[in-house]
Amino acid sequence: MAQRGTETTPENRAGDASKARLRMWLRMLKRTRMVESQLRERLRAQFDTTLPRFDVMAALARYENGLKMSALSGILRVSNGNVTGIIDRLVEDGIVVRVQVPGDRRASLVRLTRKGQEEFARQATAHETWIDELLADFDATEADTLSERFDAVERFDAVTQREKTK
Amino acid sequence: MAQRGTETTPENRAGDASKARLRMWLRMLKRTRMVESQLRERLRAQFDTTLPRFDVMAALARYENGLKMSALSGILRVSNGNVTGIIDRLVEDGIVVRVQVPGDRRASLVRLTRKGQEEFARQATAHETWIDELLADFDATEADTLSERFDAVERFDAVTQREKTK
DNA sequence: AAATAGTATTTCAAGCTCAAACTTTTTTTG
DNA sequence: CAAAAAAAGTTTGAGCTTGAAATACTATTT
Repeated sequence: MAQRGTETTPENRAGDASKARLRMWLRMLKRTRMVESQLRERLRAQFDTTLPRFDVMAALARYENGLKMSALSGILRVSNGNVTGIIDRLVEDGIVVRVQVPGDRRASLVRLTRKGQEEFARQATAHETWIDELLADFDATEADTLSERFDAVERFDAVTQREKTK
Repeated sequence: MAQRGTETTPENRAGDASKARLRMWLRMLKRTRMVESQLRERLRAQFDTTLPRFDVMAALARYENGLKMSALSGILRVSNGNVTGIIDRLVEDGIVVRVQVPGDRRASLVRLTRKGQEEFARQATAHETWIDELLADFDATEADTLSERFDAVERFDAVTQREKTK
């Protein structure tokens, strides 16, 4: 069922599936923005920081040895130049440092400072609590089910990658 | 079940549900960004426009009589000042017009021009096709199910509103 | 009617975001 | 090895985004 190539009969094409998907997308977008805006607001009010900064710190927290700029932008799926600016500001605040890579004078590793680690630990705890609260209407089973369904879309990630490397 | 106030026993608090929700959120965010970035890319390549512009036009297309700036930012859930800039640029391009409201010299109604309507019609058709393609792995039933589950989170929309009007 | 409160919108400063152009350094290749 | 290609980052210009302050009205209160 749901075979991609054979789904182009007129009834299906402009039919229920298309509308249902559009409806699903619009709701998914709405909810995501809602949660994001809550997170943004709370990060600002309680930690005087932003969601992009948090995202960067979260990525760095998972890699003790640091990440190259390009790896960072790859993980976060944002543009190269974007990360440059965020890291610049995090460096100013003493949250991260740029470390020279021995064999390569172009690259640098970005790493959380001690201060950055401590700061992130506090933020991450709050973050998890907020999500727990914001998604309170989903019990563990529902949440797991939805997680899996989201993963079912993995495909067009691959599509994007394929086109990019062409 | 899932009563907010009584869910704070230690096992639940740091337990499976919390992790499951966090996992769900991270995946939801990832997929949403993926689709958004695809839409962004295609809107730019094929229509030389942006997602925010499309969102504004989509909102206006649903209200033939036009919308006040404040109504528009309310519907889109973005800040007031944000909409001002986007509308400014859409006006420059002849996509929308600002019409004076008779009884109130502060307010203005924003409305799609003929050109704006035509432009949007083309974009909306493509948009629906793209979503249909990007979410092809979900059949109509799955999509409907997910739509409904998303709606189950409606609650903290109300929370936000309540806090804002306080 | 004057003062006050409330509404509608814009302006502002700071930061986020992208794609494209550019610099520097490394790798590949003729 | 020298030239060309590729890779890592930064810079740039335009646009998006927010919250807060300012502006210009309208409505209410005294």
